Amino acid sequence: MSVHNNEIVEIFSRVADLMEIKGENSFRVRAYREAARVIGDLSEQAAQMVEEGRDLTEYKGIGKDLAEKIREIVKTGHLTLLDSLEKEVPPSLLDLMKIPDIGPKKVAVMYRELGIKTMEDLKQALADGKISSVKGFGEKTEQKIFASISMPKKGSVPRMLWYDAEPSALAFKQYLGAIPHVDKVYLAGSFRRGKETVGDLDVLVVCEEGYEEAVMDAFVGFEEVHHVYEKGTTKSSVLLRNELQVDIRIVPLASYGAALHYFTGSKAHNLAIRKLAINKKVKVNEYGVYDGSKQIAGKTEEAVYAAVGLPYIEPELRENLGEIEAAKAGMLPALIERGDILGDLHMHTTRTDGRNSLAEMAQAAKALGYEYIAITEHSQKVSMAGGLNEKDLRDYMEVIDALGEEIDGIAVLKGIEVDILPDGGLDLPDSVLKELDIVIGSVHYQQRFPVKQQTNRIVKAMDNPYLQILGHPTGRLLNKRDPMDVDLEKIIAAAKEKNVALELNAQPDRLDLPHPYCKLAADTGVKIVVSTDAHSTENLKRMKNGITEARRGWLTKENVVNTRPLGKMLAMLRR
DNA sequence: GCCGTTTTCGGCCCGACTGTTTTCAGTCG
Repeated sequence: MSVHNNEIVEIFSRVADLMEIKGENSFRVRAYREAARVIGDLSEQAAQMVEEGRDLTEYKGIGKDLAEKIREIVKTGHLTLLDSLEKEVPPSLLDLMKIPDIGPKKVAVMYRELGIKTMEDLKQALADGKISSVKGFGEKTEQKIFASISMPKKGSVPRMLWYDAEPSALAFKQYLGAIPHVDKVYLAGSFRRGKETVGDLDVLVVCEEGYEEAVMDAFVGFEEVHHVYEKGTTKSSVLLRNELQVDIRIVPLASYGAALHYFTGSKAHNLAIRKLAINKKVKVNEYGVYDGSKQIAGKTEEAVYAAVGLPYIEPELRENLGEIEAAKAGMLPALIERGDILGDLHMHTTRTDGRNSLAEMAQAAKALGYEYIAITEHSQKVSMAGGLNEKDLRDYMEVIDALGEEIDGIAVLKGIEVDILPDGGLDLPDSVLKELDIVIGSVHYQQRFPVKQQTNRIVKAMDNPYLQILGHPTGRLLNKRDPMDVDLEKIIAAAKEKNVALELNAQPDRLDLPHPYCKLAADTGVKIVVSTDAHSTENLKRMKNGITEARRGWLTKENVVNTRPLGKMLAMLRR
């Protein structure tokens, strides 16, 4: 049984937390956290690297010692260091760190002074009025702990889909923009980076000097605000009724570029930029870039980057996953844009589980300015959705052709989303598949096979000469279902060899292919199709979300098949 | 514990807010 990257991440994070409570050197703690982040962002399995005898220290943040610890985890399934830490520090203390404003130091003191190990112990101590007697704890802290024991900690509420956060974000932006003396409002953070899910909303405000306090008052007075975590003159933090956490910062106009950069993150990107700045003997903070006490940049993001010797880096790339090195080398990709897309190759109609008719879908796509669409219903195996058998499909192909005759200005292609069967066969015979313009193959059932079996199943499906696109390759549903256990490196290699394209499914809870693999696929020379899998005319607009993920995956117009005009697109998909 | 066109030792991003202090530590992002 092979160890997954996320298990290594979990172990390193636990080690870091326990060390912190123990009072270990904070830089050592940071090294474990950094290593956890690096492993979490890998687009390959560390276990496989270990098996192949490859050197893990090639990744920045993994040194000799941590590489050896990863090897131990892969070989034995656990880490001796963690085992001994858990003997010294009760793991139940980690639960206490989830309380707002309670960190490792306070947990350690409560444990040492009062023997508090669990949430129950803490409640008892509160009931006995013991907390405020401890050095460093006062009345307010006691009350705060009492009040917040039931309140979700900042950042502990489940991350919301970007798509679900967008309406609140825009509403909030509008509300803030209407406050008197507010000049500019920006949505920064992971929302601006287009991350699939957002943990909180970071809002940046520029207002007329002297009105900061009034603006903050208005901010926390927003009717959707459920709880105020903290409130100052330049920085405040609240929880909305819909469980979205919002942080706001007010900055002077002269600093807004630096603040926007700082507040957009990611944290890892910012750290790397600040290190670059140190090498150049300048300092970067949210107010600007400083040479001594002199501000040399800050008004725009471009100027901030220029001050550390870099060209502008798009927000979607700011994850410290190679973008800084690429920027230094002048190798940043020209990211794909929504306007580059000429057609949508994956959608359903009322013939199976869609909500709009064929004609409605075609008209809606035409209104979006597309040159072509493909109608790709489910195949028979997906009976829940009313999937089509061979005869149904042939009948529907005639209907599609008839509509094509009728409607001007958009090509309506005949397609199918054919089910990939457990043995790697396809759910419809070649005799009908070969008559279609677009054949997407997708896995819908038996998603819990072991990794080898699942990978072989998909690779075998790609042997079918009529399969052109592998649909939603991992099967993940964000916040609902984990991705299948598949070896995506192998699948990408097979896609290259067999000339099959991979879908980047734009459904907001799929965004599948995930961005690290978009990058790997593009680097390997595998073609990508960005498509919506729309089940209604409204869904067609979700192309935007797919394009954001594509940008996070470094994709350019050239990497994506459906940026080509009809004839070229079809030629590219031909095998 | 990691890392290095100034370094293999001595650094390690930077600042706001809060509470308990009486000049600062802890927490957070």
